[in-house]
Amino acid sequence: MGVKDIASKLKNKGLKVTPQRIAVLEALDGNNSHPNAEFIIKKIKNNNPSISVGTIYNILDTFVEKEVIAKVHTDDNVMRYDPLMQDHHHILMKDSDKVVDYFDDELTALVKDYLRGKKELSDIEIESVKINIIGK
Amino acid sequence: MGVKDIASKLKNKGLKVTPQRIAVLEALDGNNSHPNAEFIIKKIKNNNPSISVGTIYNILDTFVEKEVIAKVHTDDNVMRYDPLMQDHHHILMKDSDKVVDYFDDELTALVKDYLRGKKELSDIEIESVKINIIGK
DNA sequence: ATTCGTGCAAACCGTTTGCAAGGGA
DNA sequence: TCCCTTGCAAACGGTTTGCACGAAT
Repeated sequence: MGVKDIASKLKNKGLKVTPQRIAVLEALDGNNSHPNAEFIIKKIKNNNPSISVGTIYNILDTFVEKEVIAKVHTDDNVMRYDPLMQDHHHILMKDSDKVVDYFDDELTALVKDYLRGKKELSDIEIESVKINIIGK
Repeated sequence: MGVKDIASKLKNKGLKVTPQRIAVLEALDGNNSHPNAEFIIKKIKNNNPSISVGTIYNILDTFVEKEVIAKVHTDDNVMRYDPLMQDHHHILMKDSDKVVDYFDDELTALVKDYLRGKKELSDIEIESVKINIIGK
């Protein structure tokens, strides 16, 4: 994803294009492994040592709010971020802290269809379904 | 769950039975809403003001390690604990921080069976499947 | 005697916040 | 001018850690 694409992505969300925001998105880009803030900060500081930690947190928060990225929940109590906004699931291996994306629209549809047929859930409008596959 | 049941549960896991551990399990018991440490601490301090915060964290950690309870991941960066060890799923409402348990063995089996048929996943031994249903 | 569990308090560290300054519309 | 964004540093707060004491085996 080039800088141009990033810029238009930001504009589409009503966000101003700044070097810091571009740097954050670039750091997230091409990471299919859900980096935490620390990783992002380090990666950015390589090319852009003057960017400040608070700013990065702020940017990440606004991105989450504007749904440019998503938070991911793992065992450790640190924020992790997922640049992929398409519906997808996660595979977690029990003895490592890696989180691998798993795309399977058929599975998503299968589960959603099943849930739609459940009367206990009839008062809930299901927005999405996230499946964690725990392997060993 | 009585004190006696709690005691034998601890013994089965090779854990010594202490008043503090009983207090923690009692505080967790009957909570199907995934309390965080703060809630647990407050609840315990009512009857047992002398118990210490560090101890409660220690106990929760050992319980997780011995699989007496499980951690739950939510948006806020605080530990939450789930006293229910049976396979189950979670319903999360987008505009509240509540997590509701959802039991559905049929759904679990449906997904597991589906995944077993996937060749991409053939090198993974699936231990369990956790589904988060996000509603609005 | 050794191991395990607890209480206490300090330390830790990831994250948040306040504020002043810069920059674009 | 006004509003948004950044940098910096201090503060925050949930969690962890170190240590000494006590209990149990």
